[in-house]
Amino acid sequence: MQRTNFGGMACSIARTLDVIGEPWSPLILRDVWVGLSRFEQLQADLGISRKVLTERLHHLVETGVLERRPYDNRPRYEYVLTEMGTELVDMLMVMTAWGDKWLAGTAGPPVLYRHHACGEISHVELICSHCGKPMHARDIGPLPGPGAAATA
Amino acid sequence: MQRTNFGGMACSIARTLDVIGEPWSPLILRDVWVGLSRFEQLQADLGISRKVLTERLHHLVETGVLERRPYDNRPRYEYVLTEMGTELVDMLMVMTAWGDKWLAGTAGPPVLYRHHACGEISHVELICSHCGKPMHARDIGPLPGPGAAATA
DNA sequence: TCTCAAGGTCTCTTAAAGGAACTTAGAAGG
DNA sequence: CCTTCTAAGTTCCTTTAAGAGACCTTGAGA
Repeated sequence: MQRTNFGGMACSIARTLDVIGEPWSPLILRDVWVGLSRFEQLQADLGISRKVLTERLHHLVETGVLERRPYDNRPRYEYVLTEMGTELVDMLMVMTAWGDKWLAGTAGPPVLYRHHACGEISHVELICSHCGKPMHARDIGPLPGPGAAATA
Repeated sequence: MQRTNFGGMACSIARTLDVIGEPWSPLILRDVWVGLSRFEQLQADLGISRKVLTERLHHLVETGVLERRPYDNRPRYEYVLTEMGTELVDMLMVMTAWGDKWLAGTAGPPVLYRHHACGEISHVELICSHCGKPMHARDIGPLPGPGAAATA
């Protein structure tokens, strides 16, 4: 399987996919987010091939989503979210909300989230950064931006 | 390449990936969202293999994200977003905001979005559905939900 | 009847994922 | 000082999905 590289496209969605679009990457991000930070933990939790896990972790470190750091005098490392990676979790939260709504069935969501600020179980909503009103697919229109011609 | 199926995991992120996690699927969703709705248009715009495009469109129709409908007496079809698919665009909006912030470089974002409600160019922000305050990775904690044991 | 175009299908090649065995570095025990 | 143990990979082989491009099918219109 050859796979087309999305990173060169003049599209932030394609570029983001170039970072976390590969199979397993979002689930690795999720695991690191909830506190599974070591190779063996990730491998055991996900059931992912060790080879692929190695490749994904390298890629996520290279792109700046994760940081690899030693936690012992022995050659032992753990992976932690960078600021860039922490903000990428926003995407996971939206995926969670969508999956909870459309794919959970009668059993209901497998995981709930409590918002520390209000103490309630809730989910994420999208608003406009400018006016604060809801912002969804039908509420916006695209127009060319400054980086429109970029190809690298 | 065998690929592990994520749909059976008790995780809404994994289940969502089962729907749009395959390579190209988010870009197909983006194109349909911005008005490219026909097979030839999608193929030409993305440069995707016709075989893979066929597979992805079938999968997106089967899972309920897209609807395939005739637009002519001849055997011609277009793909349109269902309500489920329209809500999935929320994920693309977050990916766009993240890519604009972290990957656009000095050239700036390739595409800007105007919010119809306020007329301003803006991006999406995440808030709590309950209290309306910002909600991000560090602001929430997971706990088991009703569907926690589901395996199908 | 011939041509044209949309929307696919078919076939072949290449490369990525799965799986499992093997390697390496350092600490700790005997 | 030699062996054992464990985390963190690496290597090798098989299977299967993506890429590329040729080919096919249906109905409309000249």
